[in-house]
Amino acid sequence: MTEKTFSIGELCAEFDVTPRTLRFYEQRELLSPIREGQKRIFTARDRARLKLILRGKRFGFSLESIRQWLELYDLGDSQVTQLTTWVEHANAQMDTLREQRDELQDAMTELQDLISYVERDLAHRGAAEAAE
Amino acid sequence: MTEKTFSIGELCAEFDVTPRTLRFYEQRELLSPIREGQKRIFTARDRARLKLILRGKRFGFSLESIRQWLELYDLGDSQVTQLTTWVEHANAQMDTLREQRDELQDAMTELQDLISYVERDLAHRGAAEAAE
DNA sequence: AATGTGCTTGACGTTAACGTCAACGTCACC
DNA sequence: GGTGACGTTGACGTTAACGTCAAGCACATT
Repeated sequence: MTEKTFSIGELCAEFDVTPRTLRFYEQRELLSPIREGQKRIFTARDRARLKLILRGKRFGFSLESIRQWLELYDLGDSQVTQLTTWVEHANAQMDTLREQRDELQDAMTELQDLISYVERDLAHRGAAEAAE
Repeated sequence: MTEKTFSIGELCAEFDVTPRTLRFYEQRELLSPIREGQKRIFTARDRARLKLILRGKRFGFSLESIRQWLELYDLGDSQVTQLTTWVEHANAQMDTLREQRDELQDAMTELQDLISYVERDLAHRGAAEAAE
């Protein structure tokens, strides 16, 4: 079972990024494609990591914090002690995400209240108009 | 009832930002403090907007998109047509927020699954150890 | 009169995250 | 054997979002 691999162009097309971006991510050690001669060969792991990277970016995280976050996703054959500290880091990351999600929820609630208020106002005006 | 106002230093202390930041936000028209002679006087409205700005930043939004978002929060004495398009914009913003919240939720679910898996593994190892 | 505190306006520096060339290699294809 | 398509490595440019001086004003204190 030889794993599927990707050229730089394929990944770029799929995720709508430029080659420069992927090379930059490699330099920052977020990706680590294999070399076949000069050319980079991206594995399924690289692809999965790229997905996480782009999602993290959408959340507003820096590449550096994303890099640390990525470490959580390949834990290999660790000892119990390693796994225990891993769980701690992972839980810390969960807290970060939870915090941001809750804050987003707050923002949504506020905005929705405002929308509802305006909509009621509009409905009221419509009713007044209809009564003329 | 004269509204409470703030000096630049007060707001900086409260929100842990530098004067440079607030002046920058003013230049980008995210804030619009009054002038008393040379000095900037920030109103309660400025303070409220600053809160929204900083929250928006935590979500990963650019200052420019935050600026547009802020416009939603002061709608003044609008006509029905204005209000109708306002509601459209507001709903679009809600969609953006909802999307991001859902994506965050997905990321949390993934990570939590991973954590649970590792924790079960740890528990299993602990049990095996106890059986020796 | 000097010192300090808090504020002001420029103007230039910095960092992250890429974009944009330029010059080159390597295949496949006609 | 040229001509693309696709890839490579530098090296420099760019944008957003500030940081960091420098020089100065206004007012209070010593």
